[in-house]
Amino acid sequence: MLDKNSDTPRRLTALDDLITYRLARLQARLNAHAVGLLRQHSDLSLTQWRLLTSLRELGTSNLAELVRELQFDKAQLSRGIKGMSAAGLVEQSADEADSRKQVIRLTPKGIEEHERLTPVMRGRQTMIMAHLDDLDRIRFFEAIDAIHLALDEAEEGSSKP
Amino acid sequence: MLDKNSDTPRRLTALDDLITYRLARLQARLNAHAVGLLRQHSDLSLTQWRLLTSLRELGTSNLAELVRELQFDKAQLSRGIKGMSAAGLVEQSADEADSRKQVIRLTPKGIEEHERLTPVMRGRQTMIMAHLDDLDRIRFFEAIDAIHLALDEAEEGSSKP
DNA sequence: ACAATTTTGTTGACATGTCAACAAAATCTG
DNA sequence: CAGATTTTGTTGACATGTCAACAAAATTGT
Repeated sequence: MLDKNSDTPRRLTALDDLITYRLARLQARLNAHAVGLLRQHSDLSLTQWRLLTSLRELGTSNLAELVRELQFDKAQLSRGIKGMSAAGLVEQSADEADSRKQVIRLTPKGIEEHERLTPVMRGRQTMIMAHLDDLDRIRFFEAIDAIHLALDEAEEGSSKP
Repeated sequence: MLDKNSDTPRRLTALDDLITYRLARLQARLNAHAVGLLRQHSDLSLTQWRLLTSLRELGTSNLAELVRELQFDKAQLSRGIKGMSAAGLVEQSADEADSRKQVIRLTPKGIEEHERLTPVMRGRQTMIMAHLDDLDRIRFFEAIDAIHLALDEAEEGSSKP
């Protein structure tokens, strides 16, 4: 989303949209950084990396559960899994009990891939977070939660009275 | 990017990608909220709203300057301006001194649009930020800056040694 | 038991974000 | 001043995110 160079971001005083704007820029950079790392070490998209991680934790899952878990769009996850399936990282099989569902699980190759990438991604996370001390980190996440709350209220106010 | 419903986001313990992931979710919601508000009150995209705001501040500008100002992709801004031009919100004219440049300025209609939307958008911003007290807010922005710094260092480390 | 509703997953369409190629003009450099 | 480089802006291609329609299966309510 953003342009890398630029010595001076300059003013931007009246952006009546500041948090969203600031977060958009930060998020775009974090994203680009993660995607770059992933591309450098694998063929996974960021979404696929997250699916890999979630599947590693869950052991076995299905799309709907992954949607709930990651809170991503189901179309996006469906396509993400499709790609991983084609790459042999996951296998999809029918659920005996409920034939709408599919059982998704990592293949050994998928597990290996996850183990290979984990140190890289964890290192990145650590590197970034090292710039905040423990208290800052906690407060940062609290602030994120607070903004989520604000949005919850805003949506409640407009949609369901 | 995300799905609205969902009572329980649940675990997500091992996401070796936590900040990026958390910010992605927050950002998607903030974005959707802003876009919704804008759609409800105008025909502007979020990018166009930001262009409108920047142009209001700058008075007169050109694409390259807007790119520097907002740090957005120039393709995106080029298309954003094109749309606003078609809608009669800005006018583009040739720069006398440098004929690569174009002079971009708001039309009276553009100014009016900005004034009409400002209270709405500012209200939204205020509403969200009301959930953080002054100190939290300051620390939140500081944390954002700190993470930007971390990324600066990371990029420096990899690209230009 | 069966009609209405909900859940699951796929798909197509479209909006947005990103990257690279490009043309035209300006600027830099020997 | 001529050739190389940089700046400005547009465009096409492609990745990603979002929304809505849909079919098939399960669940609910009477």
